Amino acid sequence: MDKPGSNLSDTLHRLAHGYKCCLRAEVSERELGLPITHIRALKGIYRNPESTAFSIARRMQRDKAQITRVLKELLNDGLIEKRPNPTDGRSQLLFPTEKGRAVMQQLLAAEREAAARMTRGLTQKELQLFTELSARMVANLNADPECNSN
Amino acid sequence: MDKPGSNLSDTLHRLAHGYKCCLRAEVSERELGLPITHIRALKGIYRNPESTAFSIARRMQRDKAQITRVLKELLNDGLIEKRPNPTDGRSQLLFPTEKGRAVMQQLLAAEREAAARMTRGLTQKELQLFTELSARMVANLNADPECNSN
DNA sequence: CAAATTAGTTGACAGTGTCACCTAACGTGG
DNA sequence: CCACGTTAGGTGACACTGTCAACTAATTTG
Repeated sequence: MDKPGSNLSDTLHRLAHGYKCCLRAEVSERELGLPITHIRALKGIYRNPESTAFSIARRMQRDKAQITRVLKELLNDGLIEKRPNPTDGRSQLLFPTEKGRAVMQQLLAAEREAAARMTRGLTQKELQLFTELSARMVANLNADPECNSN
Repeated sequence: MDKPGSNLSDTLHRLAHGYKCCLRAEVSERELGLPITHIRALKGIYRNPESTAFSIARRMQRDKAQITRVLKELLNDGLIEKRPNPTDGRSQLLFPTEKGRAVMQQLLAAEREAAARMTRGLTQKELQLFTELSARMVANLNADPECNSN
């Protein structure tokens, strides 16, 4: 059936898809009902209070159109709030709400569980190596003008 | 700005997204105009002549509804053809056309280029290690009943 | 042989992502 | 100070990716 490791392209597609499905299952189990992009945006705000839409989009390497929509929904769900940016009238500073912080704790647990399932049997050293190699590749992609999506 | 390697979840999302964008750019540059899912399906048929829709869906770990649609478009584009399956009246055997094989060569070149951009500066050993670790994680995800999407 | 299962297909809809365009605020240079 | 260029946020439109449900016809099972 499968040929695991047959090449990098297939492997990456499978890994990403598999992880996303697993993460979604964990999120669903906790009845959190947030799509992945929402989770990532909320996490960015949680980790970086006073983010702006622009900074979130840049950090996530996503189009601002998409981010604007996601932020709107997080706002409507009461997970984040906006306050005027005193240094720039065009933008607003984003903060997690109490509710948002509580949800975030559960999302972090879901992420940990999904990662644990994915990495079962790997040593800490192997994991660190994988993460480091991944980061180098991400840096390559970010530095390459023809690949840079943003 | 970024915190590369801050955790596995973010890293994977970034890596997958970055690679996909890079691959799409390579495909676009060659004016092949095929979405990623179509590319993967065509490649599966190219590598495994006499595939059926079911076997493609299983190999790609995708829903048969999606595969049916993609196959239909590849058919319409003249990249694949269907022939009756002599051993099962419900299914058809899939083959690449001449055109499909020619396109596939260009797609393979695009994949190679994208992978080269992503892995610049990594040694062959590092690359092999990454692929091996990835495959082990894919196997974990596939084996886990709560993560298994198919 | 009837019932259960399976291969392929279609409908409906949600999530992800891109490009174009707009308004208002900010930054720059004369 | 002001005109002009740039930027932050937002919206429209549409393509791609993916899931679940339901259906028909063929195959398998007991």
